[in-house]
Amino acid sequence: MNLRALAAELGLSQTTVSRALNGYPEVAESTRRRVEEAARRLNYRPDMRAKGLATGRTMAIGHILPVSSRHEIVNPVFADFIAGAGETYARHGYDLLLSVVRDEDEARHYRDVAAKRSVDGLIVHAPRAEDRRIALLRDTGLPFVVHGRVSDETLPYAFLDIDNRRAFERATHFLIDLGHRRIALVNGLASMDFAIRRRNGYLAALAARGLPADPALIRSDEMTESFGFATARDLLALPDPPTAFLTSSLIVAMGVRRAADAAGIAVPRDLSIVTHDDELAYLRNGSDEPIYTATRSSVREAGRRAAEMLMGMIADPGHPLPQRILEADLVLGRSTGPAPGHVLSPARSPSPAPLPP
Amino acid sequence: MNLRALAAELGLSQTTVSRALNGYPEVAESTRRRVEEAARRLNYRPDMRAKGLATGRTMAIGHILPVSSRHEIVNPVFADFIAGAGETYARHGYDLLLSVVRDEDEARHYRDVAAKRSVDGLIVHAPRAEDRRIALLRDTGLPFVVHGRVSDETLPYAFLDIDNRRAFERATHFLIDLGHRRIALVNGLASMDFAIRRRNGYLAALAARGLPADPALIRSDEMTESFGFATARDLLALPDPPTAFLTSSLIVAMGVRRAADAAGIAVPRDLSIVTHDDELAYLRNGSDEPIYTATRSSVREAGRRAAEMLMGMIADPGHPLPQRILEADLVLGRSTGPAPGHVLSPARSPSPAPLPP
DNA sequence: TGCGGGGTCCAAAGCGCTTTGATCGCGAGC
DNA sequence: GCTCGCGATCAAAGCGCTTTGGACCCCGCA
Repeated sequence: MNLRALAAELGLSQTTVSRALNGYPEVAESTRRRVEEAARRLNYRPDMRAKGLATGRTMAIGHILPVSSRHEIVNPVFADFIAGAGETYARHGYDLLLSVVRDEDEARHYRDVAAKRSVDGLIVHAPRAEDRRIALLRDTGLPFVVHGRVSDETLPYAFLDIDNRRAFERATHFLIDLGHRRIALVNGLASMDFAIRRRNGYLAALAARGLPADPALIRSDEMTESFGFATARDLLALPDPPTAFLTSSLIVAMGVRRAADAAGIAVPRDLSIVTHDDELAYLRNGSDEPIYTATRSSVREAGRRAAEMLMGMIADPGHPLPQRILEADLVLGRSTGPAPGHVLSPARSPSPAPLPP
Repeated sequence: MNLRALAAELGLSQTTVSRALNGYPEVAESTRRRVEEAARRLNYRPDMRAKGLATGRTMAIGHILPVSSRHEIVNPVFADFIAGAGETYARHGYDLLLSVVRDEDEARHYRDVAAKRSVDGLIVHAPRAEDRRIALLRDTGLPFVVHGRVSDETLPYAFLDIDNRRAFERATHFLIDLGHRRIALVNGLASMDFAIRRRNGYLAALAARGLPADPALIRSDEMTESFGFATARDLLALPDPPTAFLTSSLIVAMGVRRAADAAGIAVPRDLSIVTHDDELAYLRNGSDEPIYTATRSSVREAGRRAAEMLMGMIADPGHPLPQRILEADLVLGRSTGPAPGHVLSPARSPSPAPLPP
């Protein structure tokens, strides 16, 4: 059932039927009702390719899912982000075009997707501190929103990010307040922009409190459970082991906890853990009281908002590029306590202390 | 840069340029080279919409990601499956069109996607034992592959599944061999086809060994860490608690373990855990020796294969519908041991015993 | 010398839609 | 009574590609 057949069925021209269905004013209300009824009855849906060809729009948004050729890992936050964005797309009548791309042919793929005209806009995932995708996309003229930021980028671009630096700065201060002096940072891949910001927050807090940053306590890799486990196992075996871990994801934190359990180290009595929590649907940080003390920000909500930003950019290309930074909460769970042997001074509250802005 | 411009640039007709680029024989080799060189130089990519309109193919595969309106949960295996399928699509020049759909308007959406002609085929995720999507899709004539099976479906359809029943039957036998008599099953949502098959395998093994199935030990829900934790916490508090847990995912198993830790119950000394392991990239079951004894099957590999099946169906619509069942491994980890107080009889080996076929 | 037949290339139709620029009545205004 | 304006509808062009049905040239064969 296509437009021509529908028009023939109704004894109208394609023009009128098209206009009736797309809400144009120059068609009689009675005719519109007749057309709509027939379209419903005959289960007519416009062919999106033809519509796209005629309008120049595809009603589809591209997501490029980079898959590290070394690690073969897709970031688990991805599913939740997509779920959030997908809700928004559905509401606006957009489809989501997903490409899984090995990082070595990423550049080619971005150029392709623009030239093939198969999407009206793009979401850029997992930006690195220095990321040539930005320049590449800017050249294509395709609207895009970055989930995260690109520190080395000087020209403006649209993004949605959380304040990673501030979140990890607060978390570190919190641990220091509890008397911890040796705090390990189990971070994401070192090239990732978010990982750098988190590290900077951590370093800033240590510096502000006059504590040395021990490079041995800072680790970066793909955020897997195994990585958390191996790192904690190794660090806890040091002569001067950390008394607290700051991890970049709940999954890593679970690995750290497993290592602590294996070593007979009790959490939070002997070891404190603070983690970032993306609020993944299937991996909540406890159902009532949080299991882990965590910096918290819903990646699904981020997906919803990023999609909305992009829809806005497409609808109104003239506007300035939207840039948005969300604040992460710091929630108190049962994974943190005073450093072993530390007596809390009444002056320094162990509750999440507000930072100077 | 479109075909017309490219043809003009070369002083050739669109016909010839199109044929040159698509590998048709009736174009001189020297011309083909000229055309290809110019296409590369001018960064020409055919507009996929136009190509689709002309050929009737879209070069895109649809995945519909159902999101339960009650739980708001997307299945974590999804990302890995997509990553696997995406590799195959990329190799065949296909795109992946993803729709996130709340289960209440699933039916409408399946009808839509067929009528809109925006994909050449579909992958059906998370099938239920009784799933009207199958009949719906069959009516549309669109090729589709089900990841899993639909027990109540009588007519043939293409699917890729693992032998869930046999996997859980083996796992249960294995636990019984270790002397366990009270074995809890922490399963996925009761409506899911895979959950039913796993339960049937579990029940079959109990029955084969003359053990009663205690309904109190069988739980079904979304496979979250919290669910595993809450279930284990409750069951372990029973007057006659289980000595072993059989769980449907690594994440659930981690919840069970957390409950055991919290209750001071040692794994595997006081409690054994066997889980199904989808081999998710970021959540490996240990890097060398498995943490958990597990039935194991890579969902990423399943994605690759399902995609290949679908590509085959599209390329050759005449063929009979492919149906494929993969066997899951049973791997030995450090989460299982003899039931407390049980002396292993030398006759019954605790290693994964081959079942009669 | 004439003719059939590859080997190359081309003009134009068609895919299903939107949109431009008419056309056609019909009542209002002079 | 004629024109003007307007509401409702339509024919046809065009989006960028593929594909059908020639056209043209040149070579070899009778």
